[in-house]
Amino acid sequence: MPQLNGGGGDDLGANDEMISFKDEGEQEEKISENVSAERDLDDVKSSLVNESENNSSSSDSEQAERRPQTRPDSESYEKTRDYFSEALRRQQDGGFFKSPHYPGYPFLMIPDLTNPYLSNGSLSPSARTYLQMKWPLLDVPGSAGLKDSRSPTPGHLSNKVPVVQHAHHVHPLTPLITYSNEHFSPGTPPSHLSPEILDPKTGIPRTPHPSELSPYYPLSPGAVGSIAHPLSWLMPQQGQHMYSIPPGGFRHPYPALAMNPSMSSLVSSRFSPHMVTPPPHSLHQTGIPHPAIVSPAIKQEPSGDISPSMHAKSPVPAKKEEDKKPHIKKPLNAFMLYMKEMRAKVVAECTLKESAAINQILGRRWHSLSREEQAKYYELARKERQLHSQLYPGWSARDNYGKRKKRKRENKPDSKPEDFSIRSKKQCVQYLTSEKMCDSPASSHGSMLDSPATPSAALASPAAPAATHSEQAQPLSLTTKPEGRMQHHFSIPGKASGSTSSSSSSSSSSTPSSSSSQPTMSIPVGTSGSQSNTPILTRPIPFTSLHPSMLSPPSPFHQALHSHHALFQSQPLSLVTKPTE
DNA sequence: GACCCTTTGAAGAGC
DNA sequence: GCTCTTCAAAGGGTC
Repeated sequence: MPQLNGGGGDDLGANDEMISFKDEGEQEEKISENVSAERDLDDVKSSLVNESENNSSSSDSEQAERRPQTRPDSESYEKTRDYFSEALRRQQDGGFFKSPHYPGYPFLMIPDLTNPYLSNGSLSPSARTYLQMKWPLLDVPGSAGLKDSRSPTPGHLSNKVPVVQHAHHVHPLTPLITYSNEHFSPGTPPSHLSPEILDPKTGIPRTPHPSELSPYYPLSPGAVGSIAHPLSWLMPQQGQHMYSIPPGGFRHPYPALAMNPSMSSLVSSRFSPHMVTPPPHSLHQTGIPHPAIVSPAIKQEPSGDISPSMHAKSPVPAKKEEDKKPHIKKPLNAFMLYMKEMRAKVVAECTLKESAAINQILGRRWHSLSREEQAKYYELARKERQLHSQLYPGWSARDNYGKRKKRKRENKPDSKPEDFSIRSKKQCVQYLTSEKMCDSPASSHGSMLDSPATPSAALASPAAPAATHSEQAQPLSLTTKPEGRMQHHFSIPGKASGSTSSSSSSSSSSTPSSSSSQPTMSIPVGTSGSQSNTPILTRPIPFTSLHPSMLSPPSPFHQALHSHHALFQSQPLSLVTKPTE
């Protein structure tokens, strides 16, 4: 696993060294396993047909193929069929996007960001992928042969997510671009985001034609002048900024970042002025408006009734000055990044609109992600934090405390934990009921096929934050203990979080070092989370029995599984006691 | 219009 | 070191 921070040596994140648990041999092995597994899955699916008739269209596309006459929703049928065929084609292609089991993630394969250059100086495929991830509108040309010429989509969308409607027309990758979507506004885009920013032939940056400019990232010309081109790190030889830099006009505040390609790219994307033309007070000290900076006028403050313009006009009291301070948002964690990206997809696949329900689905999908997939988000999040801390050295998460007052907070002290737990459960069930329409690949009792293979945060993210929370406390982690010892894990959040936390920490520390027995994964059944206070039931699952395709969320089959799981999830947790042999 | 809900993860405070 | 709290996103729902 490449070290994206290029050995920067920062200790902002834990050691993110990913422990590869799946080598190539295993991959091939799993392919063969998949054949037999699919037979079993067919059985499961057929049983699911009856169980999940009420499910969303996407969840039973497989059924639709079998019984198309039962699917009045022909559009959905076509959609899922295309989705399926596309996935099949990709699998057969074995091309650049081979590895992602879930087509929505091709852009997340970032194997070699620290060295984005090929030996000939051109951009490596992985780097291009990363660029496409970070700048979806940017068609990094590179060598033509490596470009996915099959893609029928305009170059700006490399992830061929079928029928994805991004909420508010926000690209799902915006978390990687900006902290605050609301800052987007149509306008003159920065030239550096032009799809043809590099000359396809020479690789030399050129001034884009106005017609090529993306309307995505507005930036005032004045601001542009002081910004290094986000791809400047791609052209070290040229060493030129895309834009003329007035003498002393641009001082990279963090030379280390400039030296680090990946970091530089982050600076140039999410933390750069691409998309924001914020009020003056939101400007970073470098003059670079940070997307994480939210104007009080935008990020409503209780007393934030003063518009930025008013701030500029009239003197304000000291307290107002305090309020005027830009609200620097917390860097997004891995799950938040994932959520931002996948939300639109879930919304498109489901008919759900309530974020609470969607988030539940996303939460399960998150758990169902393979470790590699999660690790990418952890890595991104780690870099986000790293960059954030470097951009705002003095910033503390505490600074945002109390920014918004919650009614909930007032009630919390009064409510007993038990009451809260019950309340959460009810609400959870409520959402889970709606979730039946489009569920995640979470587990069901019985076969491991329907279990959410959840790599632990500690494993998926080495950085990962040692076990501190419910998640870490839950035995999601890959363990190498003998299966016999891992029959059931009952974790009762709240109290249990402590004990489990300690146990998880120990397990996480010893996790990779596997003992003799077959690795198993403890799978949470039910919801987790410290806030939900919902008991977690877990059971071990032979890790080698888990095929990535089982973990990848939205294939038609998985959706069927999701449906199955939804049915299961709606049942009382007490039902989840079936031991795994 | 502010807050709730829901998710996971990160960070800080308190013990 | 552990536990608890808060916030990050998102948008429909609630008050």
